[in-house]
Amino acid sequence: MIFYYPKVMPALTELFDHMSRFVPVSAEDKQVLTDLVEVRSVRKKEHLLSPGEICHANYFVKKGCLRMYFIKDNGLEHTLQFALENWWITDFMSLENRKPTNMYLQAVEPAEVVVLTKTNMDILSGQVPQMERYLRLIAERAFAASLFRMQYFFELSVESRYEQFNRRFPEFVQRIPQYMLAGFLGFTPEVLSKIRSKKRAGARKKLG
Amino acid sequence: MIFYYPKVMPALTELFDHMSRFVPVSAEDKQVLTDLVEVRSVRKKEHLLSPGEICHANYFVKKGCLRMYFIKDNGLEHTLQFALENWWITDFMSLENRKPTNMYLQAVEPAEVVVLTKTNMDILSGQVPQMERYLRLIAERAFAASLFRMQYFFELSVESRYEQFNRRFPEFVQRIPQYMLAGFLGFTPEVLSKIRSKKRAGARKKLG
DNA sequence: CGCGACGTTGATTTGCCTCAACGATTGTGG
DNA sequence: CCACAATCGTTGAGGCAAATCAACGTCGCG
Repeated sequence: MIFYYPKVMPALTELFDHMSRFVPVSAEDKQVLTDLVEVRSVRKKEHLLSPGEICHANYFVKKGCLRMYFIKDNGLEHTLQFALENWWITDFMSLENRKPTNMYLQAVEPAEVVVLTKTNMDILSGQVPQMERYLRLIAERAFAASLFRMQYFFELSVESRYEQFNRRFPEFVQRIPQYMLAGFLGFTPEVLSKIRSKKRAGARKKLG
Repeated sequence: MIFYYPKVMPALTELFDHMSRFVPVSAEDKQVLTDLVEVRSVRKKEHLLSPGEICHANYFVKKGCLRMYFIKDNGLEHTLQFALENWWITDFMSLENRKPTNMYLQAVEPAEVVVLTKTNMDILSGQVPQMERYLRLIAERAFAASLFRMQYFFELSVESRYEQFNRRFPEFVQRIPQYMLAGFLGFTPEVLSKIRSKKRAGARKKLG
């Protein structure tokens, strides 16, 4: 005997739960959505998108962690966004204008994602107004977060940027490699290493 | 005889034109919208929002220029966003969570804005699905632009950041004071001054 | 006219990057 | 299970881009 999950009922509970935090979601809405998305697993370090390609979908992270990054001339990576559980991630610039991206979209950890293609989103747009609203609110949040991050860059030194981030997202700092965090916060891995060693020295002194 | 524009038909042509670039807009949509927004003029340097206040509206710039900025400990201003004609501007963080902002929202030039309060947006949300869609697309664009800007900060030196910006938005550079541009691009007014003087010297050499 | 806001220029300082060499840890194939 | 490589993290020396500080033009406006 073979067990399988029929296409009409993949595990979208995380997505529905998340939506419910922002908008009411009816049973019919769920059905329409279910028919228009696909769940997919991504291996660690696997790329969902690479420079030169056109981004066709928006991804909702059910489990694991994705990131969007690019590579500078000097070889250093800079992560523009991370997406942990319950975050959406995509390159809107490429998605909306159907232009080639210059970004990588990669799984930092083994991940499960809900894939919503642009085509299907356009269909949903007419059929499920609450989805539209949900995505508007999500986009506005993401924008606000991005400006907030910008503010951090303007007003904080490299060291306090790390401290703030570490304070706000301690679990996060545990989950990702240091060189990714360094790139995300806008500096080199060496600097992060030195900051951490300084902190450790300070901590030892206190214990002394 | 007295001429006046009745409340039901303020000059929203710019807004409707802009919306039409993204979504179809019916006559009824326009009517509903007209009843739920207000047009307002803002004097140069006037503030629509100051730190400590809660942001209640999203602003569409018909004419002129607004900016959102904050002040660092050292007294330097950093502009997080500018909004020229046909841009929306607000502090979503404050607007959505009804929390006090730490930003200033100010007119750089005398401006005319369309004011859409959160309350009225919530009403529109149910009545005009196309407005919802429009604002989603706008928010996604703004987010994409913000990430793009972030990328510039990561990969370009101060000088090439200015060059790129000057190349892409020459009119813009004319319209705003240098110290605002410097803050926006993430450095001090002195540095900008030096870059410009270097450029002038180069230009003179070419002319001979 | 005189004041204040804005821009310029030069001297000095510093935070962070670069480069280089060396540990530690992880993962993989024999 | 071990050996070995690759990846990731650490540490130190030296350099540079941009910030800071200070003083002086210049323009617009009451």
